[in-house]
Amino acid sequence: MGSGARLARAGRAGGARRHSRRAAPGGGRRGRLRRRHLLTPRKRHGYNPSSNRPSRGNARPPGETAMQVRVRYAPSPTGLQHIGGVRTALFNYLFARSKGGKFILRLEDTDRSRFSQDYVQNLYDTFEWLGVKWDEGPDVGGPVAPYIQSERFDLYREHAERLVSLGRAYYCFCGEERVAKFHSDVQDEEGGAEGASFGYDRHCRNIDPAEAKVRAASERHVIRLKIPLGETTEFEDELLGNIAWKNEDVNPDPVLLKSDGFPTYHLANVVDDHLMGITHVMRAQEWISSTPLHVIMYQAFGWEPPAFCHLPMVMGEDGRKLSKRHGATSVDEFRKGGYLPEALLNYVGMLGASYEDGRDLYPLADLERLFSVEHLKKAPAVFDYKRLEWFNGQYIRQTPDAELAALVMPWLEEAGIAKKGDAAFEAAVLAAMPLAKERLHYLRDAPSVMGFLFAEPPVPAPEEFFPKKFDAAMTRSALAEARALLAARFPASDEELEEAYRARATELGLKLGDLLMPLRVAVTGSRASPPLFGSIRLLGLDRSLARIDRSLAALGS
RNA sequence: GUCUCCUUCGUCUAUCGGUUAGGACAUCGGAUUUUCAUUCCGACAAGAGGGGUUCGACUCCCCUAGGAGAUGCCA
Repeated sequence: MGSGARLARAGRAGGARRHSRRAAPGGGRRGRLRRRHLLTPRKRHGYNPSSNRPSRGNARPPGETAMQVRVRYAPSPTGLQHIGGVRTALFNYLFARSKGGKFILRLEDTDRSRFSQDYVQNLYDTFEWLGVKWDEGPDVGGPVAPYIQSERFDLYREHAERLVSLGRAYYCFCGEERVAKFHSDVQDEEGGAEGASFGYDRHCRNIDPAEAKVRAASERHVIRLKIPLGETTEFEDELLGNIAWKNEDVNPDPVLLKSDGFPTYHLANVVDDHLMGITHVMRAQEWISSTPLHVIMYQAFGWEPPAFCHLPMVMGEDGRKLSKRHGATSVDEFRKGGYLPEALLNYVGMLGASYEDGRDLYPLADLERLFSVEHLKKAPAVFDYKRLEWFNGQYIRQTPDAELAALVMPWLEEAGIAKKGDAAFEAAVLAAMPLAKERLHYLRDAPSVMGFLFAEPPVPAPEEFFPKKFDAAMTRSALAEARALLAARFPASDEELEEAYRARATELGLKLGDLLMPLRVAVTGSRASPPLFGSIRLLGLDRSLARIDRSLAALGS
């Protein structure tokens, strides 16, 4: 198969190693060494892809090398983009970038009952926000367009029929009601599933093909894949090694073409991956059990399957597949929660993967360079919100003040603090950035951290002003002292002011904090605030004094 | 139930048969400090269990246990 050095192997480290390719089964997390052996060519079916590739689906635009990696993210617009999807997309993207290949977006909108255009929009918005771009896709086009499955409708029936005429698939006339009863037992997990049957019973498999064809012309039907019985299907997973399934254990004769004429994921996925010249299929491990089924389809079509790489899943804290009940999982929620896309990308990029020992912060560009299947883990990873929060803080602190000020503006506007397009206000926010920056864990913290600089905070309850062991009267006189000192010394440096207060405190037999806490609460409206003198400087002496007087009054006489 | 995959600190991870098993987050303690935060320092904390192979096993093999996923005319 000389020319069989094909797409699927593109970007691998070459065929230099040709010893045992077989991954050792079972245990050991030391997959690295083993995986190296996977770089050897795999068994092929002596099939030359280019001869079989339809003209519309030539994945190799002229001028590009035959070995180019082509991977895709193929979401179904039936929900908001979530962490799991982003992870899959990101890893595909990184793989493509690291190999100088193409990253493709394909919309798998074959589930008409759950489809919504809003979700398509959400998909675009999400990845635009994240800054992850595809080389080919519905919006940017490409050599194997269209990239929306509903626009490739005819292709799927064509291919399903082809499988029928090949004797590898068949018409099925069983109603959904009949089939449903085979699944009912799966629901009661624990219970008496003794001898329960699962999946379809292959009822229509042996209808005479000629008769079936006639019936199909008038009767509502689906097309099912005829799983060859008595065989074993195996494939080499780039990450997991050799995986073998007895055909009896694969989903019995799954539906390929639904009764509404749309393909199921299985059909559309295989047909499009082939036609679009996809070389590597990287997807979450939840897909692994349908991979043998896909391999059987490739074989039935006489096509060379792509390389498969099943990524470790992302779990919630309870160790189960990440879902809504674990908290925020849609990217929208993270966006609205004040996360930076860079932080999310960095964090998600490290779930189930590692790059350089001892490093945590990786800008996207570095990930693009460093990504490698060899550094992927096999075990699932738990999504840790606390760790993400840390990443977010890191990226916030790395963001230049001007940029951060702009990012924070929508939150200030929403809190009613900022007026849109007010240049003076924007300048003030920028000026406050050095003080606020290291106090922001999320962008949404901006109003609570710096709001007092712009809007008059309510006067706190008297106790809020009290230094330790102080009562109202003591606090009031301390605040009066602080006010007098401020009025007298104000346009001084922070150091000078602090020295002045320290000296005065000593004179009064107080601690520095006893003088400054009431002042802080009066000026900022809170016991926790950015540095006091800096805040006063931003606020201006007059406004500060006014707040102090207000507080003095509230503390009584 | 069946099949498949997985198994290092609470969490994310490093370890390519020989290490005091390293780092990060979290937690706790300390330092800096006008509060909070940041930052810095320190502490706590791991090879699921049992058998092999080997001079030597977290690393290789087997078994057990545990976890997860799949078992749809959803993807």
